[in-house]
Amino acid sequence: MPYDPSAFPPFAVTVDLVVLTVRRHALCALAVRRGEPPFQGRWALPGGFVRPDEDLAQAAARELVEETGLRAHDPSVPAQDNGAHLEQLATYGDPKRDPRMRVVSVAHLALAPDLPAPRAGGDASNARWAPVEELLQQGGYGRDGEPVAPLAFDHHQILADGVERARSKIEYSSLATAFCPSEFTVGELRRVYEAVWGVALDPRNFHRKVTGTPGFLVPTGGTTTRQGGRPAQLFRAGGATLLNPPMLRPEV
Amino acid sequence: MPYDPSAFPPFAVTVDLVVLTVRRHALCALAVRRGEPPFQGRWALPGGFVRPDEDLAQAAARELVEETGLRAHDPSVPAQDNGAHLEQLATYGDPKRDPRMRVVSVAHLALAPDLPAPRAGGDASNARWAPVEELLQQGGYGRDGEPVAPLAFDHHQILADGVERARSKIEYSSLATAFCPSEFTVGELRRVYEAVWGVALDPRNFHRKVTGTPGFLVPTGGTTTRQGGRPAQLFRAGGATLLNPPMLRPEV
DNA sequence: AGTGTTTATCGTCAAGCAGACGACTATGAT
DNA sequence: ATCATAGTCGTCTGCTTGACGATAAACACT
Repeated sequence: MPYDPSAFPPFAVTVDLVVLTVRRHALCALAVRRGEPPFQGRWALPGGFVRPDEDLAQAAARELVEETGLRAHDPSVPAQDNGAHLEQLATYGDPKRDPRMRVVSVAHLALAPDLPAPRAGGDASNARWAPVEELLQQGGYGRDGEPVAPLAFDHHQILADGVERARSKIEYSSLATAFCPSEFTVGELRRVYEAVWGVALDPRNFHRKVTGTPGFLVPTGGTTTRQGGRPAQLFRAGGATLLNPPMLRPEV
Repeated sequence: MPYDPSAFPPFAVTVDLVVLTVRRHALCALAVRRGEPPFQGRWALPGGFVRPDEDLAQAAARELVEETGLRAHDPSVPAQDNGAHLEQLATYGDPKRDPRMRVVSVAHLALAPDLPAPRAGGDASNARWAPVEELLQQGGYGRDGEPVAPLAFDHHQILADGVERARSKIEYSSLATAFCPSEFTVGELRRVYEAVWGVALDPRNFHRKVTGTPGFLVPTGGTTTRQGGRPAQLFRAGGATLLNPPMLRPEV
């Protein structure tokens, strides 16, 4: 199979983003409304073309800023705060996934705390945080009784893959702290796990597990009562990124 | 940012393969010698362009057949035998990763039992199974004392990522059976773990673990003495793909 | 001030699993 | 017959988990 550099088939390459956050006890994803065909008016994941001089991670970080204002967390500066976690998810390249042309999309997964208001090129009505449960029930009905159209392109699959990645990765890593502000309580972290997994966890056992894992949480000394009840210690994420033994996701 | 279908930047899209097997107690990867510039004469991972009408997984499966003769295991036919396990690994798109043009490579990971002789378009001298330890020690010297040139392009990184994926995934899945023939003994499976992780495992505890996990191994009834010593029961992989609790990779 | 509610945190106990390791078994090689 | 090799079954100890009781410290009422 001789190599002919002038005869390679041309592709368009895009990045799509699964941006997840936890709001009001539910795992939510960022969705944007499409302004042009195909799938005009339908909800989709944010994304765009990779530029000619850009790395894939750079393109994902740029799209993240454009769509949310969130800066991506730079792994080379571990001590820093509120950047979003950003990692490559998977690549989707079915020849028919875009009806216009051959597009290969490198999907990325971003995890962010619940601070930012969505913005899509400044137009808030075309971007929203939607519970993933709602986005993933294709052809069903939303909480308002209105029928829910499925996401554009193959974004249903991409979102499902991103959610599954997040659900499994918080088991064995400190990734759940990416959903929290820079200082947080054990209870707030527990509510992240509960929202992402959709289960209830025992507060006492959870507390024992996370405070007993060396390097996972470091106390800041402060306390807060922002959740009500007895004041809780504030922590920030420790250096440990791998959780061993892992946090066990309950069965059933 | 208006959409202009005629103005997307063109990319070449390739698939590269990290094909792993276990030979003579060592984790080995398939390497092919490059016949043309750039990196002419250097070792590289097998790969090639994605065709215009081809899915990414199809392209990877086709390259796997072309380079090794191995058919990819079809997940829709779980009862079958000796196809190789094939999964997408990650995508690499640094603008400078190929000096000729902008190439985005979707790397795939394949795991195969130690049966096939390598072939690279029929030319065996241009393909070999090399211990990953040897391929990954850049700028060092091989077992024969000859200096080892690093792999072409960014294939060092791709191989390292693939090896790490395999090492972590056998912890919590039945993936290690992909390195075994369709019928195998507990000891053979243990030697796979030992080769992939580069550690020694206690045969008694390993035996207890794998035979005690429901659905992981199913006995075929037969026995073999091909490893010497007392005859060992033969098993085949059970339906369980997730190992819970996981097999623990020893520290240090 | 007292009472209830909420959340946080500490302890206890039993079951299960992992690591270390002894003992025995069944084959082939010498 | 003896040895070496590999496989298989048990035992013991320590750690982790899951279930859950009990206490602590705030706030919201009355």
